[in-house]
Amino acid sequence: MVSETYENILDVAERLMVSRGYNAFSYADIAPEVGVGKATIHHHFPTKADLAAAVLARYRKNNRRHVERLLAAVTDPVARLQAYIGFWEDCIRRQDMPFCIGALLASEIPSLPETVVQQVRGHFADLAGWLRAVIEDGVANGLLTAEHGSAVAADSLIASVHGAMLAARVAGSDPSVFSAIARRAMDQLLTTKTM
Amino acid sequence: MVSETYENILDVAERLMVSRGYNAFSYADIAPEVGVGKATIHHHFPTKADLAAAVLARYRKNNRRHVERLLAAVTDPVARLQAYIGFWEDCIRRQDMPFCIGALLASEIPSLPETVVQQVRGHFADLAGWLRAVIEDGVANGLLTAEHGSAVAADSLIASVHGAMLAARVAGSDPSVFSAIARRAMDQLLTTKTM
DNA sequence: GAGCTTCAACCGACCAGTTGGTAGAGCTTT
DNA sequence: AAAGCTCTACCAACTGGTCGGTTGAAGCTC
Repeated sequence: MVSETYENILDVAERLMVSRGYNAFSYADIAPEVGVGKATIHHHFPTKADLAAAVLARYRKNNRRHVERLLAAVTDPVARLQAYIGFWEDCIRRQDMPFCIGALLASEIPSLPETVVQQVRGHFADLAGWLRAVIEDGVANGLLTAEHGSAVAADSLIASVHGAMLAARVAGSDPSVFSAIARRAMDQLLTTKTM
Repeated sequence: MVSETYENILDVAERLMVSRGYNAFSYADIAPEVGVGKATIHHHFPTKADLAAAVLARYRKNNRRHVERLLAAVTDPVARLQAYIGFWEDCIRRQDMPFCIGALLASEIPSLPETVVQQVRGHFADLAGWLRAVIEDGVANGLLTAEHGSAVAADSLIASVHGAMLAARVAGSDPSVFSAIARRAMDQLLTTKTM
């Protein structure tokens, strides 16, 4: 059982990290929003690296839960990929979490503590792993094509989605910019084009 | 005519920004590397926003020069796209400039000064503009396909390249990771597949 | 159940170091 | 002498982090 304050700190830290990355948020930003002193945050997360790593660990855990649920509820590989794209379309449209923390922190890697880098790498591995499996399944059933192998196809889809997030942010968090790029990337994988 | 110190400051600032972004470098980092006092930097670039904007402005100017030269030297649209990908492959392989400053700063947009954001947006517009023209040319000559229009095709290629940079950084600045993704993205545009 | 201990949670005050930025004086170059 | 450039010294604000101490609830003993 975790304390409520502990969870609130993670919530606020996550929100700040999505919009500012690792280097542009501070304990002083979090404390008043949670309604505690700075020292309280240090009590739960001794160092900033601990806090960021904990945010990422929880983020990855939630992702795994989402993926498990999705795989249970949806069996069609094409629909599974659509759900992945759709998830981010919703996030950007609703303006909460308009960016993947993993992708954001990836760009800051050279200035990140090692523990945080490990979580970022882990997140990319998680993502590539389950997408690769979905694509492989689709290829086996003749629904998807992956000319250069399912691993490259998965990496490419991820790259397109991350690049689309970047483009959307440049365009002022415009969901249509994200959709145009991401949907086209998914379309490349289909044997029967839908657009 | 600009002073040598002025140019040196821009060089060091650019290098630091490529690896750390906007928020994780300081005047104190630059000064000793250039061999001047902090105040000297402030003399040339009154605020940090001025410095970052100047770095981006010079970066864009250099890019425009590169593009002009490329368009003059290479006429085949396919070869032009290959040169774009090849440019970044070289950058990542040689380990100088292993990331596009524009893309890096784009992820930090919510915490960036307005003048810097404008330069970032300008860079994306530059990039999308000339790639769109190249793709349009290729489509007209039957060398390239752009199902959803040349603008979306250009945005998609940019997104793939930026996402590939991210993936390469996660993999420890691995040039082969970048190449696999970026080359596949370019391949999608060809009418005659080469891989 | 009164009295005692233990312990996680929390706090204000404080720390040294860094941040972006300034003031003013001393050089050169024109 | 004016203009441009660079310097040392300084500033207030903020950084991540520590300190000693308070609170309150749970666990224990008699």
